[in-house]
Amino acid sequence: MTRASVQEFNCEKELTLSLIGGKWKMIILWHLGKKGTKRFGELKQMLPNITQKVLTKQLRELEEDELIHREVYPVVPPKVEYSLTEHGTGLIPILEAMYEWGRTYMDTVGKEKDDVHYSII
Amino acid sequence: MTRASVQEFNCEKELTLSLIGGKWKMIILWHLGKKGTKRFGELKQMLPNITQKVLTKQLRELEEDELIHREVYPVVPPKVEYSLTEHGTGLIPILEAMYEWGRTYMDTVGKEKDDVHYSII
DNA sequence: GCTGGTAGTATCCATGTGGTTACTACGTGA
DNA sequence: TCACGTAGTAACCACATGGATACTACCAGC
Repeated sequence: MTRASVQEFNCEKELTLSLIGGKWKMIILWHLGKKGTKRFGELKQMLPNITQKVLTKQLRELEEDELIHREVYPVVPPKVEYSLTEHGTGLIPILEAMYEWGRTYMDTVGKEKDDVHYSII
Repeated sequence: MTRASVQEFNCEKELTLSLIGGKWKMIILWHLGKKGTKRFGELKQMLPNITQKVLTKQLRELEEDELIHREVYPVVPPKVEYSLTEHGTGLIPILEAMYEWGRTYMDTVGKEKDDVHYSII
């Protein structure tokens, strides 16, 4: 059962949000979109503070929702590659728009309110 | 303190997500964007299953993040109107893109997997 | 037969978010 | 003087998500 299954939404955009809303999902999609196919270990290095369990879970959910493809090579030690599906690729423009909006927002709101500090790590 | 303040993000798009990620925030922004200024009670009617406390909280956070404007009229009984700010207005195209992507996604994934049922209420 | 390297599971725990229900303030009009 | 209507607060609770830590499988090569 997908997380999204048998769920109710007020609108289609909430379905979209539910698919990318996991803590690490947008960055994972972003990296796979910008840099292409990556192995599990490579993704883990790109997301320095993520634990294996959490990365595995995010990837499994993205796979179940058909946003990424998981390719397992039957070798030892294990080798697993992740890449975007067509659905996943279609999300990249939205992530780019969110990136641009966030930049503009930080540049204005972040500077006029001195008690607000956003940090990109 | 804004929820977003003193928070760390991997990327600007996570800041964006953090501002619209509340359970009801996208629909609130959507309604205000499509139908213009609304009173508290009108919004409550548009979001049938939301409680007053939660609606108040979502609105306060949107206001603190400068996505909506709150106009209080000093009358009895109280009258409070909500409308989009410029930042809020800038989000509407992103919400529209998410809506379109969600529609396409439902039409394909939702139909090929018969164990997945999305319902828009 | 021991170690190394990858991609995981298993168990347990902390936290935030949203939800439920009840209560408040205030002036108007009967 | 009492109820009405709007826009809230207050106190408390439930659950999903993510995090910390430890364990596993598998074969190659020494």
